[in-house]
Amino acid sequence: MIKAIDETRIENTRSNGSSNLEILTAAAECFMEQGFHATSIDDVARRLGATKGRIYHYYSSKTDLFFDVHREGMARLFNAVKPAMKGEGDGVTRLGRMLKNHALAMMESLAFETVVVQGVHMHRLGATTPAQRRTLDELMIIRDEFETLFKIVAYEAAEDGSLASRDISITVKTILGAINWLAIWYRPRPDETEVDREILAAKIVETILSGLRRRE
Amino acid sequence: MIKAIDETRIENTRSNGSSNLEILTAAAECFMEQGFHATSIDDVARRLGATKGRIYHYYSSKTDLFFDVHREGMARLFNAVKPAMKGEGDGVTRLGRMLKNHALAMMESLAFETVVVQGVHMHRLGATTPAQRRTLDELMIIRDEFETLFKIVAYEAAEDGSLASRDISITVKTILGAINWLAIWYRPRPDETEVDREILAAKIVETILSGLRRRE
DNA sequence: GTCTATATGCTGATAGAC
DNA sequence: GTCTATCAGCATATAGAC
Repeated sequence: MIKAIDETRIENTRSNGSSNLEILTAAAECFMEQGFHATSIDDVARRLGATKGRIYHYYSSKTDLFFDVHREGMARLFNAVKPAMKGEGDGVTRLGRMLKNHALAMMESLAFETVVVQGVHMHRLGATTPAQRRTLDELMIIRDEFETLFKIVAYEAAEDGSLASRDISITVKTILGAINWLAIWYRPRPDETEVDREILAAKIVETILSGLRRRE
Repeated sequence: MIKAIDETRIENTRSNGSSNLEILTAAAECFMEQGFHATSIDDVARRLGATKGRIYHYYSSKTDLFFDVHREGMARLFNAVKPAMKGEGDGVTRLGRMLKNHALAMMESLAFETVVVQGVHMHRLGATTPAQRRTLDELMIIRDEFETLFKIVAYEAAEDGSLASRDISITVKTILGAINWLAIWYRPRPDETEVDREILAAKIVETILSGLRRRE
């Protein structure tokens, strides 16, 4: 089921045959720095060293461009987290791997994932046309599927006895919040390495898995 | 020090002698539902059952209005969290009380606190005039002071041995993220009571303090 | 496939009546 | 203190040249 959705994404993202990753990346960076509404198409074009004619050739509206950035961001999260669901360890151990990969993806694709966070926020907003509203609903379904990945493993963790909590839904929302908040405060340092990010991700996951209170 | 900042806020918020809580609340709700840029002054006026003449009589720009909503939101967080710093219990116990009050304030003043989250996000954005940039910087200092409240108690918890983690800064950012994420997903149900919110807050705090992994 | 030029509409902000 | 009327600027989107 998840796989089917993932394939749908790729279809949508690349419906014209070319990926336009250059445009998507420039747009993601603008949206990250200024937000959706404050970003003009001219801003994105300027970042590309082009004019808006190029952008409107591929995307029929700014909203559609935003949605495609969102789709790409979700795709990267799925690609990071899904492989960590299976494998060795009890449920909580696997949850920890998923969270770590989620955190690393947030850092490595910060611009795209910041847009995803904005998109979730935008959910309640009045998306203009019915077609756009439909697309936004579809993106939120994908978002829910992502949350479901964590719920599935959390249920497995509850069954194998490794999970302390009983309220899976609230627990998952809480821990995803801790990770997603990276989009607000994390900014890479100039000299930052992959190892630095691994250490940061490990610390965050350790805090989530073990809690604040020291165990005797 | 914190107290001084709090008083500064009250001065700024009520510099004209009247509190204008009606305008602030209407603005907060619009900003929550549509975001800062997508909200027009006419939207806020419409929600008030008035026209924008009324708003511009008190606020010289939309940005100033946003900042005052942000200030009010921060003030409510301080008022909720500061009393919980002192009192009985070890450091982690007091941290738990602070987090619970924080979560309750998020739910009870959802519109204002959603604006605070937006403001933090907006920090990197290009605020237009130098005066506005100065105000935004000032708001971020208040935000940092808020985070510092948690760091102070976290240090105390490290010293009394109740805190497991050693990296205070990352730990605090992680747990505040878990709480702040409420602004994204929490929406009150029609029949919701104070008790419901207490239960939700308690569950979230329990997850943060004890962690996911069951203790033997 | 990308550019220039332009139409069109919206919104922040102001001026002045009441 | 609030309203009506209005201006000025900006940003989305389109049309058509190259």
